[in-house]
Amino acid sequence: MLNDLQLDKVFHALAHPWRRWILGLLLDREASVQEFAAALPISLTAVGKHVNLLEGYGLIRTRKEGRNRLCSVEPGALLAAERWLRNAMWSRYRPRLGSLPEDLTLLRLR
Amino acid sequence: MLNDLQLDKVFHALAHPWRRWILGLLLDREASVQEFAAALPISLTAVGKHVNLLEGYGLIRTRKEGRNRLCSVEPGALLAAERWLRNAMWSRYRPRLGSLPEDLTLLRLR
DNA sequence: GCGATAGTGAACCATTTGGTTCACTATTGC
DNA sequence: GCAATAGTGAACCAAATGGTTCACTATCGC
Repeated sequence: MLNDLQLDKVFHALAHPWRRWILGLLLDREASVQEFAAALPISLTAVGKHVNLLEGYGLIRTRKEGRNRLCSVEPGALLAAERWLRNAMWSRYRPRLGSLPEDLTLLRLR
Repeated sequence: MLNDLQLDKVFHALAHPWRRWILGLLLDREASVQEFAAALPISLTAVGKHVNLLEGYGLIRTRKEGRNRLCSVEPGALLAAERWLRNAMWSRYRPRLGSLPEDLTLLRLR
């Protein structure tokens, strides 16, 4: 279970479109920093910083393979964030759902 | 469905412990800015700013009742964030789950 | 009517963020 | 061996973040 400080980091990491894009790619397969930079409109240096942040905050792992830095996803952090959200809504909001309007059509929690 | 720019905002809003705390309380019941300030170690002004951010980013609604500003949760944004996370993991990571280690014990996706 | 309470607005401040460029190292492939 | 590729580190910069204090307005309760 992640503590508050770690949740700060996970949500902060997710609060940027290019970091979400990188994570999306890594959920499919491993990839290098260069691959990200080729697709994103920022410099390789900037991409490197995003990767550093993702790794420092525990959302990905990286390893050096030759001159490439290969990244892979570390699912625990994402799962913890998802669980925090789901748990917050379940344990508190859910009991009131009967009295609430059409927001509920969004609820797919089985 | 929220677009990238709105997801940025939702995740950014969640990336602060006091904003998560405020949301947690609001998932139970309505509350005023003053109530938050009484429990948090920051000034009423600072709390007001967090509330402004949460409202501006669409996570809560507020209405003025007398001298109080009553806040209530706007569940759509939270649901969208939760769905983005769940969907990212489902549609991409899930297919590989068979080949993955004990991370999976965390997976409660049914 | 008046003091206490709830909230806002403005000004200010330090730190973080997200980006750049330039210089550099290390590896690859011909 | 050498040019091209992948990445890092340092310096720099503008804007955003998260907080403060002080002054102010509006409402409440006696």
